[in-house]
Amino acid sequence: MSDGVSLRDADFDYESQAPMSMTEAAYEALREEILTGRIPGDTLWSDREIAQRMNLSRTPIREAIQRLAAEGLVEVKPRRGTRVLPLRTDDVREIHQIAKALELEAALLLSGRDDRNIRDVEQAVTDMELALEREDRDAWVQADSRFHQAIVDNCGNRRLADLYQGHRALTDRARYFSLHLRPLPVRSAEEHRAMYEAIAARDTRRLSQLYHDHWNRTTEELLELVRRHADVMPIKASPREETK
Amino acid sequence: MSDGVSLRDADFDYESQAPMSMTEAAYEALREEILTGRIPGDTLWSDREIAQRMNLSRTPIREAIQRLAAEGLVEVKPRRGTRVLPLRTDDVREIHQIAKALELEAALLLSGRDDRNIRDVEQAVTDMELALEREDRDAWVQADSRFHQAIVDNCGNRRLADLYQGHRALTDRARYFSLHLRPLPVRSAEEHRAMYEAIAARDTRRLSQLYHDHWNRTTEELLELVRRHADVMPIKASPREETK
DNA sequence: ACACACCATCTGACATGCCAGATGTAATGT
DNA sequence: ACATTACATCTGGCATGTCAGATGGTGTGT
Repeated sequence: MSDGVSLRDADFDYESQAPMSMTEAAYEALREEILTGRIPGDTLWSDREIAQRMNLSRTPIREAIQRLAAEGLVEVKPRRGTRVLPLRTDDVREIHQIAKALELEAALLLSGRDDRNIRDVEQAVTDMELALEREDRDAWVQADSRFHQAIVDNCGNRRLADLYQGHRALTDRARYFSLHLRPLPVRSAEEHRAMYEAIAARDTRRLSQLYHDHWNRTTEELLELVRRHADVMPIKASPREETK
Repeated sequence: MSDGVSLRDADFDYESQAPMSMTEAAYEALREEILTGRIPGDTLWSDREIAQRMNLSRTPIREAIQRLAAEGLVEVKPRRGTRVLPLRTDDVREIHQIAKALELEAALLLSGRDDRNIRDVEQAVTDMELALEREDRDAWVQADSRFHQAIVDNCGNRRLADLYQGHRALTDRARYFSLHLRPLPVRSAEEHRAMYEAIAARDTRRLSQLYHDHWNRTTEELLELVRRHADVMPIKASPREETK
């Protein structure tokens, strides 16, 4: 999508089989480029530029940009351009705190449901452990993703799931570059198993504790990686916060 | 704003002193009309219709509508129209669960800060108690609002505050009509005092407990009101969930 | 009386044109 | 050489035109 080829060729959402709007297509393409870092932080765009590159008019591009702005990935400055917001260490902390809050609530809800479905969650934990044995990082990451997704998807609160999903762009962006830099997540696997068991046992107090511990540790681990690999990371240390 | 008079006359955001875009103005006007129930649920619009009523072109209206759609207030059906989503009891539950999760995290963060500022929080609690003595419902609601706002604003996580703020449209919509129907919130005032004290004492465990209790009770109380005043409420009982 | 095909009309999706403000740069004054 | 000003150029904001799909009413055939 970064090759400047028309988006019109990809006019369908193959997964849902529903026709996708141009706005939707542009949104996903841009989001993807930002998350993977193909468009680095602080880059300035103009809507015309993007429209031309994607062979669309400015209208759907503008609408896509506004969605990205609402998600916090870009900032649009009237008569200046649209800027890809760089990720700072403080942002990583904030983003993770939000994700923790949403997912913990989901986990609590899930654990309290009578008709709960925790098969997917358990399966994800098992897969994680298997991946760990094989030292298969990609499989581990995938299972990890499924674990968190399963909890949110089955919590019974669709809005919460949607909100979490939308927020995911941010956590994913932060996590994207750490995948192959971090040590084998032995500790993390244990924690996931523990979280699953707390859900199964409906132990809300333990669940809260585990969640706080897990996310706090994950955050600090990521930030430590950022510090050590500042050169290749798209995440920058926070200069003392300019207000907006 | 509902009188069909041009929005152009209100071209400035008097609070922030920044010039407001037409999109922004349209967004706020529409949001206000939905929250207060002046536009009832299930209403179908067309962008042209709104544009004409506000004396604007369709472009800013479309953009405003998309923001409202992202917030979950309306649903846009291609080639059908834009529908104001009716509020159902399940929605109220979902919305409150999310608000609880976000605000609890904020409260935990606030209580853990070294340089925390909990003056505003305490002041709000005091005001609430005073309003209760005078049986001044409006003052109580205002203080209640300030209480929650103060916690979120001072938690040190701007993104969380923004997210909470955006979500607020939904909780406010649910709460709007209950203001003068509910009994005097004696219990609530006590709970707010307890929450403040838990924050001051950095008692995270108690804080979690209090939050869950408070929000669960508030939710059920509101739903009970809905049941008893179904005729005048914009919130309808949930028919067993049609999936989208 | 009823099923069904037809079509005027309405909708959102998208393209495009124009505008005012912000910017960078070159021309100007000192 | 340097500060200042004038202006061409770029940007997002907004208005408007076109189009295809969805809808609902009408007329036709049975």
